[in-house]
Amino acid sequence: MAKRTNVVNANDDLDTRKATILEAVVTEHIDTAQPVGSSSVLQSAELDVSPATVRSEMVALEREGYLVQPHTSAGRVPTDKGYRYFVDHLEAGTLGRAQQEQIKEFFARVRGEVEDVLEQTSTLLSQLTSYTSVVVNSPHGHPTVLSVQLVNLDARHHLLVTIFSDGTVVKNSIQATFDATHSDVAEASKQLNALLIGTTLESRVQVPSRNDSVARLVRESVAGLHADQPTIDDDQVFIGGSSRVAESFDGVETVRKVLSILEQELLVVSLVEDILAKGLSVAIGSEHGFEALSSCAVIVAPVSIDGEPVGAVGLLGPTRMKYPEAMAAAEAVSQHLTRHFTVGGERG
Amino acid sequence: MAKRTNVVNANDDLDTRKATILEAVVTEHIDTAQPVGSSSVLQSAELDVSPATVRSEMVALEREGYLVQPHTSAGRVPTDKGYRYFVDHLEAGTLGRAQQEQIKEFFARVRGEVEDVLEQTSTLLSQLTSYTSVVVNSPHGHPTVLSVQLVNLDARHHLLVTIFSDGTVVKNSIQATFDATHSDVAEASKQLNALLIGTTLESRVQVPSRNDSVARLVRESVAGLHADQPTIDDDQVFIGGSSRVAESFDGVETVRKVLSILEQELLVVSLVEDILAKGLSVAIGSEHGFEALSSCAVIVAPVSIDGEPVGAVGLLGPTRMKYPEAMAAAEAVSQHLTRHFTVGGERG
DNA sequence: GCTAGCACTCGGTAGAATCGAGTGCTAATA
DNA sequence: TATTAGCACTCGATTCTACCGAGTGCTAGC
Repeated sequence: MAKRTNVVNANDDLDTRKATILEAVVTEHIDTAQPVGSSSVLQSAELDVSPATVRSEMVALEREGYLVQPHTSAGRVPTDKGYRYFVDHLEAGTLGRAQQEQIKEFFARVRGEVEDVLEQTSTLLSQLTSYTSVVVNSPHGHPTVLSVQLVNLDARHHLLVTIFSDGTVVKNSIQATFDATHSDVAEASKQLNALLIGTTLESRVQVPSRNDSVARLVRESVAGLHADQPTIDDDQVFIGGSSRVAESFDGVETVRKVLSILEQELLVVSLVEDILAKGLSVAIGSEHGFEALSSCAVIVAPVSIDGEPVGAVGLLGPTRMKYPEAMAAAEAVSQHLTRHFTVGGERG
Repeated sequence: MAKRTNVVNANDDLDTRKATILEAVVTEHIDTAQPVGSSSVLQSAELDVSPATVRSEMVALEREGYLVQPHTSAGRVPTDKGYRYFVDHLEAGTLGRAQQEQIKEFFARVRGEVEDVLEQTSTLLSQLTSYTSVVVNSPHGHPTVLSVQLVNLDARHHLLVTIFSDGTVVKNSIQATFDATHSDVAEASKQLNALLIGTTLESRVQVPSRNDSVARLVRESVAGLHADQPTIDDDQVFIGGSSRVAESFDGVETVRKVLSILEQELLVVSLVEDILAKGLSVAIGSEHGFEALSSCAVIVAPVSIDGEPVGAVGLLGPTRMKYPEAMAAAEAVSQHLTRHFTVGGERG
């Protein structure tokens, strides 16, 4: 993990004492949710100076934008910039033994399809951190068709099931405007296999132009499948512990806003991918562009298979979230996930 | 829709005036969330009596358990029993033109797989009512296998895709402990088809006991599929508008509790099915057994295909929810859904 | 450059005063 | 007997005041 990459302007370096004070303020405020005064800084930080000195340093830190005073004669609270400095200069977070154990056990035990694993992972991550978790499964590459199967449910309702090289399975209802016999469907299925295997959804496919039932079935099937393109291109989102939102923020209105964003999966995906793309793993307050999430921080860690990014795990909490633990948890889970999918798990 | 079935004890009949007053209190309180006093009752109800008379009636209603006073010298608030009476004696709810239009348009436009339709329906219902909606898709009957397909993703990873007569598609990762050739897999696939088509998940299947790759593949596939039984038996739940929870309740703790229940889909399913089974479509406060949801009311309407119940649509709101509108919306949507699936939609 | 000392600020809390919506009771009335 | 007008009373909500104390900024001295 080591030090986080520093993406803010370069001249944000603070001398040791200022840094110590800032760190103390952030730590304390994360803990208590209260403004932090000069004396409590001295209690938690190892500094051999008087409160007055701390105060004057805090004035400087405020001038430089790392802290704010909610009102005169109150302690200081970190700004987004303050948190940012804190996060950028964070030592490797430590994960509790119990949590490490929990992760290990989880991945040793978890089985089943990718979707199920991700969904459960999302719950795990949320339990580990007490924050809301987001797991994104991005489509990657252009999977080719491994197999197609057209079956009929009844005379006019057919189901096209397509299996892709990445393990995705897509089903399409095909509703014909004419009755088709069993053997028509079987024949169409055979032709579809010949036609589609090895192609991608982007490929142009030469469909038969005849007008018999089989050809019509084939045409409708191909059309149905290709119409699905947006669906299969969509990222899947798994959200765990949405009730944690209510714990993390106090204003009911804030809770509503955050939940509302989470509901719109599209937004969540773009949020997560934005953060990943920007190369930083933590976005604090206004750093991600989402107005409604300005009191949130988001931690994202990539998941890859064979070096290729295929998704991400994220955590959403208040700006005063427990960064070290949360970052460590996200990182650990993302690594376990990566390994899980790369080697295919022990058996899983 | 007409009058709701009355499931409470039979002697809960109130004389006309008491009923009028109770109705006025409920209506007013749903509107304002405030305790309702005798004079505001007179404003909204058509009664030619004095406030004093209303008060004495309210004392009686309180004695009989329909109303409570939050504290002396405050207005009255309905109890669960009060809401129950109100709901049981409700005239057919009216759905706004705009909403009817919205539903109609939705079902005219909606396409795709059952799951997608239900998910979108859930969102629709939530938008229509401003409450959180729950749509449950129950497995019904014992679908038989229509087709099986075993494909290999790489030498040791295979994917078993099974299509059932009800249109369900189940995929299982099969991870072999040995390398299998393409033709092994193809042969296994063929045998699996012969073996499984027409069976249900409950059927006992005679698997080959030989020890060649093909037989082992077949055995592992069947085992994998049958291990899935709980999964395919599970109801699917689609929740829409969970952010509405934050609007419906004021205490953050209540919001958290409700969200937490919603997260546990199992609970939601049992809740919905409980209510359906009890034969009533509305459960108010303590009527459903869920402690944590004691300040909620739940409205459930069944969805059936060919007369057989296959799921339900539900709404979750505060006990002081707008019953007439919400019930009308749930009923309308459930009917549209039923029709949508019965005739298969115009094309859809 | 640091610190002790001190005046000052201002949010939070507690208590008192007040307001007013709404009650319950009683005595008068139809 | 049912209804009502009248009235004293209750009690949450609101406002105001006083006050405490955490925490500040400033200044003078080390």
